[in-house]
Amino acid sequence: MPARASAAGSPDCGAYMGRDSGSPSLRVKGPPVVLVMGPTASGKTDLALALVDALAGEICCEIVSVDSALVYRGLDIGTAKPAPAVLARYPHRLVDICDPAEAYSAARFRADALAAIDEIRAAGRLPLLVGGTMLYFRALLCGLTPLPSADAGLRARLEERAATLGPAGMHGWLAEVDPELAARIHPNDPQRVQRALEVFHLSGRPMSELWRAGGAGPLEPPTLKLVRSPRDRAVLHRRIAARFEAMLAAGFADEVRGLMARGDLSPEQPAMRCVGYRQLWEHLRGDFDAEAMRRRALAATRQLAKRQYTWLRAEVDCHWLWDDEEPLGRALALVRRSLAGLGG
RNA sequence: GGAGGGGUUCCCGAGUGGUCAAAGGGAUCAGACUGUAAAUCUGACGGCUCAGCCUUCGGAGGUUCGAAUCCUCCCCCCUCCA
Repeated sequence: MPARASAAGSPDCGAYMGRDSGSPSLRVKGPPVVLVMGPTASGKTDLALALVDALAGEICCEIVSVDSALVYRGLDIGTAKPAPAVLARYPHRLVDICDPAEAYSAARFRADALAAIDEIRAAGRLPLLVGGTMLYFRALLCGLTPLPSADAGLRARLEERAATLGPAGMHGWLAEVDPELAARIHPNDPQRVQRALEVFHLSGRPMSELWRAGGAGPLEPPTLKLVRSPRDRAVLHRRIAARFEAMLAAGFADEVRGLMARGDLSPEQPAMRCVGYRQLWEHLRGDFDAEAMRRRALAATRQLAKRQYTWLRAEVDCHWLWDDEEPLGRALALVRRSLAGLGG
């Protein structure tokens, strides 16, 4: 059902993959990189932990989280972060590495993940990249054009301009400095318009031009892409609802109260815009009742899963592990084949 | 029992004779995605043999060239009085 026929090579990196990665894709020695992807609440983590145990006699695995929410310290219940005991027994890289007042990013992730992968492979271990943040997977697999990173001060100034110019005005401004990019960013997409203007102001060049110049290339080691998912979306939706109730029962609201009480966080920050946190914040601040909070949080989670599927369906060479087809057994077989050198 | 108010497409909710398959919002589905990505945005959204046709606005009749909109009766819900 998913597998879109992949033409020669791996065209899924699309237009923005850097063309001059510097090194010809030599067959790199060492273990491959195993990616465990899937929508939220699909059981990715459970599968990964089971893989670690099942492979223990053959190779030591190390988990690298690919999740834009798990990076934040103090966001535990609502992110379904594995319990401390689990994290102790199965160490995860890139979990709890950022304060919620800061903003993590795709570029930081790429650098962090690359470093982790190198380390793990150098030790002769198998990197298991587990998560659902598809942009991060994309950035890792396809590379990122070198661009200036986010600048909070500049963003604040652009925000002010936007308040007077309006979305159309900002888009028009972008059209003046980078018509090519303005043509592909919708006028109603303030976030992308802002980023494009930010890049222009920081680098003095249109972002579209920088893209053309190319840059960091694709991931070198061979990869094995596993996707964990139920066959029926309704099943996932039920799981999402049950999990959210469990989160509330586990004190999710208190966790958010605690974050609000810090005083230095706001609902505009990336960490507080995470699914569930945002709705709970709004509810606790009095915007709507608990019933509405539940409804909105669940809808937001389902929509997140839907967007993840859009990415996953577009990803080539994935092995979909359905609930009813012995996901662990199939995953093990695929990993072993990959380790034997047939998977690269 | 009496007096009011109300029943609209999955939900909320506009619409008071034609320009109404019916505003708007939500949900859902599909898609986009280069340092905010659990973000941000776009499209579709009654059915079909789809430039047209068919079925919808609590139910049944009626008025009219023409009704979700007017009339009659009935059913159900809410508020107040008894």
